[in-house]
Amino acid sequence: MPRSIRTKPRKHPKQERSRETVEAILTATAHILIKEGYDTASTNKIAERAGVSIGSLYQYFPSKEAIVATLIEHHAQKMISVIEARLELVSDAPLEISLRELVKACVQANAINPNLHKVLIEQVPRVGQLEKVTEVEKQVTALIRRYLEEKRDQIQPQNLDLAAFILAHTLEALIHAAALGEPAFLVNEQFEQEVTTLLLRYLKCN
Amino acid sequence: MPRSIRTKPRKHPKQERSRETVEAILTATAHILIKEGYDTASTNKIAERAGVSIGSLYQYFPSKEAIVATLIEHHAQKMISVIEARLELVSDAPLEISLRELVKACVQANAINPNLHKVLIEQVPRVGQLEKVTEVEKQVTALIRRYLEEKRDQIQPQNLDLAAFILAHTLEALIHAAALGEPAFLVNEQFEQEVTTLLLRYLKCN
Amino acid sequence: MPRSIRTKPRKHPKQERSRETVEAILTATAHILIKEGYDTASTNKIAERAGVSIGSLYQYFPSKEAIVATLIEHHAQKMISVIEARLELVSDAPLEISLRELVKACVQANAINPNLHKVLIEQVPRVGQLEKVTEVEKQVTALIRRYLEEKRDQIQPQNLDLAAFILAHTLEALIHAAALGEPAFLVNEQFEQEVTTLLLRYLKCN
Amino acid sequence: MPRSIRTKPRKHPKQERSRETVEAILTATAHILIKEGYDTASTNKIAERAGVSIGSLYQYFPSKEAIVATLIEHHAQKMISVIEARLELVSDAPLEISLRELVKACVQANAINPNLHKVLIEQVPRVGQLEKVTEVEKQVTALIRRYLEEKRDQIQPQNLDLAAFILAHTLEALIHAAALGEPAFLVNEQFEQEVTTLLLRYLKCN
DNA sequence: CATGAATGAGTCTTCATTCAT
DNA sequence: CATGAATGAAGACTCATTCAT
Repeated sequence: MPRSIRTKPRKHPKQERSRETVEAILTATAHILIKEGYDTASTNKIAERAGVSIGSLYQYFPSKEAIVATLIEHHAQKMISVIEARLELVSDAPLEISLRELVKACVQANAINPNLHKVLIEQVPRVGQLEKVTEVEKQVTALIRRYLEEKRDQIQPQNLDLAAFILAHTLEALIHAAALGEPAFLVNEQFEQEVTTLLLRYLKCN
Repeated sequence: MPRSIRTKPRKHPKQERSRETVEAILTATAHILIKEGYDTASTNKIAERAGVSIGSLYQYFPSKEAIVATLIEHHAQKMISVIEARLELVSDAPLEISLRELVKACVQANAINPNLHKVLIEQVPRVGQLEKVTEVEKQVTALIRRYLEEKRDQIQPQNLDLAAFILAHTLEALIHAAALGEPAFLVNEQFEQEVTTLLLRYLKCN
Repeated sequence: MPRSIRTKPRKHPKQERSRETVEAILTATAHILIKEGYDTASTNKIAERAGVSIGSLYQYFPSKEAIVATLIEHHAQKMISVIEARLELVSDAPLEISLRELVKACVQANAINPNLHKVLIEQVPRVGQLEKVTEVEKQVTALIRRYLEEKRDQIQPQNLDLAAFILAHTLEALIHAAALGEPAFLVNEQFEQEVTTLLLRYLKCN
Repeated sequence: MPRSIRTKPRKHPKQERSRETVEAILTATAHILIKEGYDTASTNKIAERAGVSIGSLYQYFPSKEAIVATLIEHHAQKMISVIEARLELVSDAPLEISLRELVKACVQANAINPNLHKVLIEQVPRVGQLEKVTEVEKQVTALIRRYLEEKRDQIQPQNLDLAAFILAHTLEALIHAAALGEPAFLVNEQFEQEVTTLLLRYLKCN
């Protein structure tokens, strides 16, 4: 029974003070999410930690989900920026190089705030507007698709949609699984190497 | 603040009647999970749909989490059986063949009850005993690792742990992402083909 | 809203087996009452510990309160017996001697099962038929009144009802308060001495 | 298995409105306790009678026990004040006079809200923080001990701890038992007289 | 008589949200 | 705009008791 809940921030703070309030709420939310998990993160707790009255909180966000949604967006944007920037930097480099850089960028993106990322992925219920989490992947997929287009003549797969899909999700899955289950992998040269190899062979094997 | 909650079934039904009760509870839970999601699946709702009193529910399960945990175990067992059986069948076949079969088996395992699988993966918070969701992947990884051992001399990667990790999670991620975002892929020969190619090249390229 | 609840044992067990069952239930109840307190002592727990099915328990006792009431009666009877027997023994002795013995007997009565006694006094809600607890005091008062009658010409107070009331409750209160708050008093000669003095002076002071 | 339950009031009301709420809750609790007893006094019933939402109740008290504990404290404070004030008044009077006044003060203290007192003493299980009930007696004992110190040279018992213990508990027990079983005693000059005599003789005989 | 499965009213408690001040 | 008191639906869970087998 997917309740339809307003999840867009209620208003764009125009004054300095407001922006601080919103910031405080988001920071507090992230903190509590990480420390206590999604379920026990109540709006009252968030308001308290943010040093804001519960009334004010609802002045800026129409619901708990709206706060979390905003948080997700912010976090996602940071991750995407990292990947996008790196991809731009190496767009002219040969496939081997740029692909390796892409892998590295993804690992780094995951490292921005792994704890928050984990909670966002594992605990936030992906119903209603909160399926925003999945949106990151869509954006990453788009980024990669654009990258593949540029390299079109150096790679074998012709169905770029499919190839981008495979690259994006493979990257995401392996890095995320490593972050959760085998954190050692992430500081391990071999892991990045192996993932690069996996993707490189897929793209260009004779 | 991970609450520790009893999740082991409370009582072993001794009479036929009670076995039916337990079954009804699990079926009802699956149904509600699929229809309404994890969060709104309350024990009262489950009991009602199961045609069982809330008291009976708590006679057999000490908590909501315990029910879901049992459900996860059952579902996981089914999925693993499918993969395991298939892997046994094709263990003697050459890499190309058996790998393709593995991919197919995984797709089929995902098709056992895709809706339930989706909820279990996406909505059930992976805290406490509910992180059992992750355990499937561990078991699948182990299965694949054993398979790779047998093929050791036909494949290139030497670190079998890492290779199994990569295979398992790549498979899981791509199939799952496809099931969610691009269901067309799953009835699409090309998708299975492409995934097989991805993994095959990784394993044996020169 | 004092519910009226049946508290008399449902039937007098005539066969040996039945008597054992009843005994087991009472023993289990006492044990659980002591270990876990009144509130968490459920009939199911009692039945389980007694090695008896919950159905059988209700064959012999119509309610939880009935079990506790029986337990209280048994316990009270034991306490009264101790006091009664001692009083009989020393009925011919002079006031000084017999009074001291009375005090000692009361202390000993309290020592029969202090833990059970404590729970019975402190936790069992004295509503409904359960005000049985108070009945002990009434019986003790009667006992003491009879004793005072025999000593009528050696004592000063003329209102024997009042005097018996005072003796009985003073004894009960001091011993009980000591048992709870100052257990050291109970193994302390001085305490018994002082209580005896208190009552003796009251009874015979010039 | 003494559960540890928060019993300190949750939040200090800052506005006038909330002070009224807290007051209403306490009044309602006292009323229900008296009318229906401890066991059936549920938080929902209390909130309803207080004309307050259950949510508000939990805003100020973390549990049923906390409400009752607060009630006990308030009631105890009132009783103690009465006794303390009287004792101060008569501290210079001779033993005979002041002791009689002490007895009277105790009777009066018991008359503040005898029904509430009865419930508090008889039905509230003395576990957890609820053993505050006993604390009154400790405070009264301390009061009496201080009184005895002042009279030290007029009395015979040397162990003032023991003597205070005996006085306090004898008083409490007799008054309480009278209130319960023989209410006539309390309006009866003879009763107060007899109790005074009992204690006076104990303190100063020869 | 014994068994134990089933019952469900009732308990405590939380938390997103509103609204008077 | 800020505050925080108030709300109450809803959830998890217990336990005395009944009754079919």
